[in-house]
Amino acid sequence: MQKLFKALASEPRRRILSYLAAEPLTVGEIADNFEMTLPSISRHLALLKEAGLVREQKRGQYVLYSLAKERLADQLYEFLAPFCPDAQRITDERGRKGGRSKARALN
Amino acid sequence: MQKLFKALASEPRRRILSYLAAEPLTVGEIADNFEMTLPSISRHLALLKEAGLVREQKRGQYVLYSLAKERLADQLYEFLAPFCPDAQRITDERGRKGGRSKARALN
DNA sequence: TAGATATTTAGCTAAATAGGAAAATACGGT
DNA sequence: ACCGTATTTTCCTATTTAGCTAAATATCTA
Repeated sequence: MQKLFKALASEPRRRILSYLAAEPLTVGEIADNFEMTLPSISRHLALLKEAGLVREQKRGQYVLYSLAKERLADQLYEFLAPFCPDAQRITDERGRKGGRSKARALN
Repeated sequence: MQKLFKALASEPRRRILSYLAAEPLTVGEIADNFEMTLPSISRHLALLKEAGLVREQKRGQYVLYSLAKERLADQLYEFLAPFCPDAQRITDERGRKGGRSKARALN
């Protein structure tokens, strides 16, 4: 949970996630939305990837980043579960088939 | 969302929340669970309160802190909603009556 | 009111984080 | 192989954060 919340505790990083929610983007395309140097964006992306919130896909000289929606939802759910035992599972695929069922320990 | 995730991006603070999930506790009682000075715990609690995750109740010379479960669940849900439009509402009171229905803006 | 206990606030230091600039790496095209 | 573009890594600096000690505040009890 540490990496997750650390990653989310940053306005620029949350903004990056919201951009990626719409469509996968290259580092440069993401950076165009910010008044911040590209290296900084690159480092934010590395953190988001560490937290499992985005995926990276090499496309020639470009790197395409995409949002890992299920990982975001799953991790938040797993954090919340011990506090709210009756909480509904957070997911955007209702009635999902290949559902991960193993509950990880709170941390 | 900034205060929320900042508050959650700390292992001691998440631990405090888990203690409070069981029962309301005074600052001193919470501190007993940590190898950390009481003033430090006090400041962690102030941050959690700022984020709306705990409530404070003066009880004589003691201060009783309690977990604001709905605020935790609601805020996480509101953050997640734009990413997962079909997400189930997170709550621990199924079929709640006095449900807050106003959706706040993503931030 | 004085003294004891509970909690918060102040002041300080060490460590972590964010961001820029410059250098390094990776890949594609010529 | 060389050049141009995309991205990452390194290095450095400024700011923030965590935690400690000591002092201040608040409340209870005698």
